[in-house]
Amino acid sequence: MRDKPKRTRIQRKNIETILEAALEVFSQYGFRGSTLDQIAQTAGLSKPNLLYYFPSKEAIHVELLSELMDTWLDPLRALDAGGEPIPEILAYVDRKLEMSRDFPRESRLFANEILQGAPRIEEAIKGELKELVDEKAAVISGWIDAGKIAPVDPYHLIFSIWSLTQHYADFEVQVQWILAERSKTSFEDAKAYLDQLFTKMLRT
Amino acid sequence: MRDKPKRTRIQRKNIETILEAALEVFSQYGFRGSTLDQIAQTAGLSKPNLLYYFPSKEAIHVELLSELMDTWLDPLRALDAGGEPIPEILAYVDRKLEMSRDFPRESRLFANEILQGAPRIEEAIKGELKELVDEKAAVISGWIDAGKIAPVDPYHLIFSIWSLTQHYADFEVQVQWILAERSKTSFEDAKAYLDQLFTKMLRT
DNA sequence: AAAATGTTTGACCATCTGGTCAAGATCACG
DNA sequence: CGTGATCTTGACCAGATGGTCAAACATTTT
Repeated sequence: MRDKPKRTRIQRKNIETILEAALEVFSQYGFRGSTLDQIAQTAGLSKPNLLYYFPSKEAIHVELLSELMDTWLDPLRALDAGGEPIPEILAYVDRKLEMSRDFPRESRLFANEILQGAPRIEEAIKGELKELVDEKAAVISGWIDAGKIAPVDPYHLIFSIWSLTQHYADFEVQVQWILAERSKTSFEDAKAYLDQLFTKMLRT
Repeated sequence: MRDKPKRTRIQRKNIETILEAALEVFSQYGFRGSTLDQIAQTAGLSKPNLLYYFPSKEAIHVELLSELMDTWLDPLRALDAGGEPIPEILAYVDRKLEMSRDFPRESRLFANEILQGAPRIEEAIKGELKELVDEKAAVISGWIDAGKIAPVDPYHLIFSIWSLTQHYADFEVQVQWILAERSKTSFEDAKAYLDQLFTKMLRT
């Protein structure tokens, strides 16, 4: 795909600046809700300058999403078929929850895209993502057959991990507003709650 | 608030048609991603005609959201402090999951709004919603203190129910694409999985 | 059946938005 | 330093979009 980008110092810097600004804006307002002017201003560049580095608004968005897709799947990739089942799954939950805390904009960008029907990443979901999920679901099934964890639907187990962890990034304002009087430990509380939940779910 | 709407037959019919069309469009493309022309076309009316019934695009959106807010909270309102704790909570989970199945557009509209920082329903969340959650969290705490269910953080319990059930509406395409070969029973499977999850979580 | 009230729409407008372009500014390098 | 390549931008454009309005059309009331 990438045939020797051979980018100059300025290109590297500006492309990075643009993608950072675009992430900020797209994750907050969605694709159609964001304007090139907003992104340009956030990046500290002029609009025509953005379009010198990217052919279109959509190209910026696609670039962001495809970069994201990779790192987004890393926590699941790291699920080790050779490890101890319950600690492996709990570690996966923790990694996902940390991503929600450390990269909430990426989570929202992804959520926005799926909500709109995922027009721009349909292929990646049906391909790469599905393959990985199928593979890891098989690992979990293996653990179940070996009697190492309680029998649960492995696909819904994975969905539930996604949903629970991403909720804390995607619905952050709601969580914060409801837990208003609680001091800033909400992520620690969430971690404890999720560990408890999945431990009980998986113990035989 | 509503001081005798005194609407004509035509008004009632058209307002309903507009809101239905707006729900269809807004839930799919978000607020900024939707146009009055789209809504008008979906409703089978002309654009100026929409604006005869609503003063602006935003007014349509706000009306939808405030109508939604009410029915959205009904399942939680029905949680009965006098009932048997575990069946009560499982019934709540089931009601929420049924809403995801039967009203996915409403769920997506809500998700879209929260993702954007909930600018138009901040008050309702900090007021009505928070009050209800505080009340029901207290009910759950009472059950815990009485030793009827396992000790869990009641707020995170409620968040987890929201997140898990709404996931099946908001991320429907993703779920469907990954469970592609499975026949259409995904909601039944989800129900069984969630019942299992919360039963194990709450049993003492 | 008029009059009054309520409904619909074609034409129009100002603004916003993604994108273009030519000319100027800056940089890399022999 | 000079020259070709790279980078930047003000001015501009076409189409989309939210919204207005006066005039036509329909319905209800008297």
